[in-house]
Amino acid sequence: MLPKSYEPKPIEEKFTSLWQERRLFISAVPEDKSKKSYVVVIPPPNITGALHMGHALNNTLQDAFIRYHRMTGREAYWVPGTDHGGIATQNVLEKKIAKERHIHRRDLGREKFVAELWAWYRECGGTILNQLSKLGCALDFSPENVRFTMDARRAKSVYEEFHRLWDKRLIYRGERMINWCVRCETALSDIEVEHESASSKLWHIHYPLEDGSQGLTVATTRPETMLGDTAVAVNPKDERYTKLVGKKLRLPLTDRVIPIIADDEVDAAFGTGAVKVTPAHDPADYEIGRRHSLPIIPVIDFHGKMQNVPAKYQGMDRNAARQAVVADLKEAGFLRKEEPYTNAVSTCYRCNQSIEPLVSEQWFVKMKDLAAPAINAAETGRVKFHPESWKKPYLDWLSNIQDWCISRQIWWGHRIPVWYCAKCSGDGLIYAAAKNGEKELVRISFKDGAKPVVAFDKPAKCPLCGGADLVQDPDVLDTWFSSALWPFSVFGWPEKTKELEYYYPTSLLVTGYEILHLWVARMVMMGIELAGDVPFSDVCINGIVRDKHGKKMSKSLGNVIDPLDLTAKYGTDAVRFGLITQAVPGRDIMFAEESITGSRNFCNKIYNAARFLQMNLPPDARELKLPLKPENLADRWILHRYNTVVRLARHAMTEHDPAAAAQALYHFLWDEYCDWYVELAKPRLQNEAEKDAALAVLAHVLYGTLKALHPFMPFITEELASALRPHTGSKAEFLLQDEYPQQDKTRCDEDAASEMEAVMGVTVALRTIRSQYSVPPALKARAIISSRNAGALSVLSPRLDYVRLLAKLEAVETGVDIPKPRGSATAVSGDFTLYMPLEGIIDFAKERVRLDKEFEKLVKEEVQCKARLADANFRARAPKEEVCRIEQRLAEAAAKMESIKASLADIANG
RNA sequence: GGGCCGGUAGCUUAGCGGUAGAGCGCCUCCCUUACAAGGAGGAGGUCACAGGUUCGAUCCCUGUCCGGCCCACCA
Repeated sequence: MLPKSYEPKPIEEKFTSLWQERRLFISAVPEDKSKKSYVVVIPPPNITGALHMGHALNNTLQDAFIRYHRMTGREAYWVPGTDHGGIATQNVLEKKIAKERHIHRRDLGREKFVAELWAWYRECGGTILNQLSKLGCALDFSPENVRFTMDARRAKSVYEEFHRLWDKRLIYRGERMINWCVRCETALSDIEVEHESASSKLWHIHYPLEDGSQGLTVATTRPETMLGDTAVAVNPKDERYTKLVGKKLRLPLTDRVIPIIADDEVDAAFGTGAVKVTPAHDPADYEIGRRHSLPIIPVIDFHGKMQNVPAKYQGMDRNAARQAVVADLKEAGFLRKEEPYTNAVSTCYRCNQSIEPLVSEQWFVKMKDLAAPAINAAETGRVKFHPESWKKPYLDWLSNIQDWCISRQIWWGHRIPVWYCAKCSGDGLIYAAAKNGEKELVRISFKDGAKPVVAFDKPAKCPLCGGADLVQDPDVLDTWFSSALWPFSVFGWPEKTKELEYYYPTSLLVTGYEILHLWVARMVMMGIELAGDVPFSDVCINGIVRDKHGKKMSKSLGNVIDPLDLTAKYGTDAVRFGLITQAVPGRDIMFAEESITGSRNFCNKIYNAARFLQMNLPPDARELKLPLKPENLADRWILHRYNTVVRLARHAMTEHDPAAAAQALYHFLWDEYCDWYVELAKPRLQNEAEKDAALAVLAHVLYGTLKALHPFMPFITEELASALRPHTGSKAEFLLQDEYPQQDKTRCDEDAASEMEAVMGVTVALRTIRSQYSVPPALKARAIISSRNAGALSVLSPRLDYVRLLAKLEAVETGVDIPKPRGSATAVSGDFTLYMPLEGIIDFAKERVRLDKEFEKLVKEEVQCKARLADANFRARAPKEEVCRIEQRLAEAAAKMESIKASLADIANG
């Protein structure tokens, strides 16, 4: 005997290993290319730690699509892999060694630190794959199939990417204003910077003229950068200052003299209308500086310390310098005003520390030419977004794209494949003393003569002088630079592999909107540029899993939920199903643990439906005599409903809406199959003559529903299907090898649907009476069904057994216009008036209230219908069917009112 | 400063042009031999607000108010 409730653990363990053992998820390039591929390349999780709820959602969705398309006969391939994660991962190890060993990465030196990162990768990468496997992901985890963005194969792809873009002059080295994270000690691209509003102050500082007279006042949020000011700018149309333009100011706290210039970008209405210009530390000022050929004086260095400033401030942290500068200005009488102000603070997306805009020489990708075809791809629908509303943010960003800073001054990542000859590059190679005493190449300056040689391996000799002393660029590439090729580097690009040819472009990308620009847009650009086609035809954007209050889950808030804790508690299928049903395309999920209990209960419901069936199936696994022979209305009805919902599920999946598919199947299985069909089948199972026919339908529909649910809840469906399979004629060993159910139009039967509707309506009405008068099932009640519609009665009459069974009645009679029996309760449903004799139980006062209430509703209905029908405009302009429908509603309401009135009169007469 | 997405029952939400659906919670009854993680029934909603289009609007359009997010060099 099976246990009464579903026990997920052993079943999940059984199948996770069995599926891998039997290599169920392996995908191969078929000989016969007419079989269409369906490929999803995993957004490779960063090897920064354990997977979170967002991963659980994202991967469950991908798994659902993959399993679904396998079952529809496609060569479905889900490509697994992990991402080295660049700065994020380096930071994790930095924190780890700081905490455990109180050391900094520089104490270890580059080589050892990177070696530790590789060890970390082996550990963490393995954990992630294990977690994906536990989630039931249909991924082939054999080592040769699992990719890593930094493995040898991908390193070649990344080199090729750099090399080709360099040859096309799409990669260049330049000195520009970049975003510098002082904590991570690296440059970042513009989209790796987050903007938070913070309450700060606006300081008004007076700058006197050169001769000490008058001058003007500037307003700034960054007083410490005044030490690097090289001008003050005003709007040329600003009459307050026209006379001053061209004059010189004495910069307080320094001995420098700076000009007053006019620039259109200055907003006369803001602050004092005069802007201090610090070309070295503000992007806008940098542009003004370029326009006016102003000198650039960097006063903040790469560590956030003051430099090139009066001795007093030299070496001070920039934040301390702010305090000092403000205090000194105040003391010297230059501080005119200090007002509260809310401004945007830029922070690093990886460490949250504030970032400094600095001028620095870096590697860039020229983006305009790459963006154009990617814009076109979305506009022409070669790449489609689901939901479509994400197309606009994608296009907006690409249309205003800036060049992409791809060099990072960190140690973990693809080393920039550029080499320099020590002799030819001379002062362009900048060294520093490393902790271990050796000198370390830290920076490259093209300005000072560095001569690049692009190569994957160290060139044997310098192409210019033949010298053998070549050193590699110390920087690594932005992690997103390698991610951008992921959809084709996974197939071995640039090699023309069989996989690349067959599987590229891929079918679908499932990802979150937070990396729409960082990743999605860049993949499209690189796909078109390098692989010759868009990387995927559809992009499914899933939402963020937030906590139940709508807050983002984060370690600092302490509201993170570990998906594996949940799966251990409720079962993996319950977690998956709960996430999927809530994953309305593009919407965030307010995740509450209670929502998983509903799915857990559903698992139990499925389990018990199968358990019931197993109890009734013959113990020997002989095949039932299929094909189906639907013998009665219930059979016809459930097959009709099954074939309807299956079509709906398929449609929802093609529309990239697994939530709709899952919800429809949930309601079908629970509300129709279990609540009605199983109940109707019970007596037939006691009857040898009818048993097999009923079992055939029960098994067929349940097995089909398990197949339909398999993409969402792989474990329980696999387990239950294996017990049912011998009775279904399926030759598959696993559901993944079976066919996703398809609508069989010959089983659709609208007549059966409407007949069952009548049965259900009458049943519910009678159950309501029972419930109202608390008539227990033990009390065998009778019902009389009356109607003036003889046709309707003749349709219902053969189904009285159903009504008797479902409403738990002793007897049911029908007749045309039967008068209300004495002491009976009344209900109306469709064309029928129902009486239940309840002599001694019935409370006439209560009955009157009940019927009055029902009558009220009908009056409202009648008024509404009459009003609409009386409206000439409605009759003239609404479609005929609509008018007809309202007329029918009115007629039905009127008939019901009449019988209720009769019952009320009967009660009044005692 | 632009833009996007929401505001539907106590909570979380589906629907998106023809009588408002679900899950959880709540109330009543029932341990009926698949399931109490269950069954039956019930209460609970002027679908944010104001206009407009339409025979008809929760659904389409416009505006307003509230959330949330993204983008942007106003110091």
